[in-house]
Amino acid sequence: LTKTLGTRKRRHRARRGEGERLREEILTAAEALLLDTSDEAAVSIRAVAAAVGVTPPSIYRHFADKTELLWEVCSRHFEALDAAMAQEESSDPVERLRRRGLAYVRFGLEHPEHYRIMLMRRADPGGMPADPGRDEKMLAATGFSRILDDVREAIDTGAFKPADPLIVATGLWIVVHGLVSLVISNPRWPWPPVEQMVTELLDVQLHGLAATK
Amino acid sequence: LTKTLGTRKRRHRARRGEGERLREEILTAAEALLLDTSDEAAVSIRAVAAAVGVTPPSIYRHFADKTELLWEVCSRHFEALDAAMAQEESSDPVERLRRRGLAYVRFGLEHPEHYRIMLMRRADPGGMPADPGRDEKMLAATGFSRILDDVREAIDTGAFKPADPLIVATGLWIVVHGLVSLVISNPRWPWPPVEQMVTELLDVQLHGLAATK
DNA sequence: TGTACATCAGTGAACGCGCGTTCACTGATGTAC
DNA sequence: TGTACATCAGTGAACGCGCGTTCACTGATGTAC
Repeated sequence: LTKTLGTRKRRHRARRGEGERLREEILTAAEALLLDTSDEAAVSIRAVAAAVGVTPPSIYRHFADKTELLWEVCSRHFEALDAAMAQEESSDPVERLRRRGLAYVRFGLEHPEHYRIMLMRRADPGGMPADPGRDEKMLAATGFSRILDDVREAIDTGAFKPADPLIVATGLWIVVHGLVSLVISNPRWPWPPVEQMVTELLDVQLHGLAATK
Repeated sequence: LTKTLGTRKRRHRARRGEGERLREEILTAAEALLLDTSDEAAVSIRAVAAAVGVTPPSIYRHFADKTELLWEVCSRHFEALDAAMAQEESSDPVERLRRRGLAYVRFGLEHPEHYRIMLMRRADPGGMPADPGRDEKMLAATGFSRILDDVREAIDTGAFKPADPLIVATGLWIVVHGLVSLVISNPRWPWPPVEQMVTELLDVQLHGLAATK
């Protein structure tokens, strides 16, 4: 729907300027709803419409369906995740991995429902079905490609033992994801201090990967 | 409800013998539904009743509500997980940890929807709200206490560096959980071979924990 | 500058859905006399 | 052994819910003449 709106001859017609603004308001409201309630189920088309002060059908002027809306909301946050990871810099690739791992965990725990939607539910079903570019998007969004680059560099410079970079990078992803998802799913459990957990875990993992001198 | 059925004077009355059997059939049907569809949403009271060949209200003779039914279905599977982990033995605690980690991952990947219900959804909301024993049950069910015991032994015997056993055990749990949950949520992604992933991850982790000679 | 007209963002009402759960009931089962 | 009765597992019908989505519409906006 959205795509058919701004086409050909119509483009230089009408448009009171409200169009883009409402789209923005919808996204903002959906995001606020997700953050406030921490419950994906609370973010229904109807609830979002009510929050914006508009009727449900008007949502469909701007988003094809609910999936597209939710995806858009999360995409924005994950761009922020990628940015947060990009921001962590160091000349040492191993140190970079450590910092980026920490940034990943912090981000996930600060935005649990976004994280849940993107990485903790089934990919197949109603979710995001026939989108072939989804996986690539997700990998970019999770900063996985950055981890992969760092791992390659660590191996090339001899900081890490020779290994398959893809396996090593996936392993590091698993570690940070494991921490985030376990804590998100069981927030009431008395976890050891999270910062300490992730630091020690990454230490052990990175140390285990290091070339022995 | 279930509890009020078999009380006091009533006990030596009636009961055509069907009672217990239906409860069993309900659990079996719910389980089959969960495995066949791999979709928790497909396991509705109505669907289960239909599968058994009974009307929805009769489910309530045997289970207080939907939550209790689902919980029961999963509990059984997690007893099996604990049993599978218990079965892995070795005189060396580190080797035991390695085997149990592998058993954990295999189990999780073989029963993804059970795993999802128990460990990948919010604990707070409709889920299992006011059950104070839930966390303990869960820890026993996930075999965490076994991991903890193994870690303690590894530290006591000097195989591991001195450390807080709770943190170390949680770290190992995070590793296996991370692998399971990431693969479950993104089954279509071309993961490196899972057996290899878990083996190498545990190797690195256990090696990193080992006392340096 | 004034009027007729096309555009199109947002509306109001309704669709059909499946859900968890409740209620008063029925009718086979087994017991007491 | 035969009959009246209590039990209680399972039924049939209905409740109210919120959901995603559709449809034909309205009425302010801006343009063309």
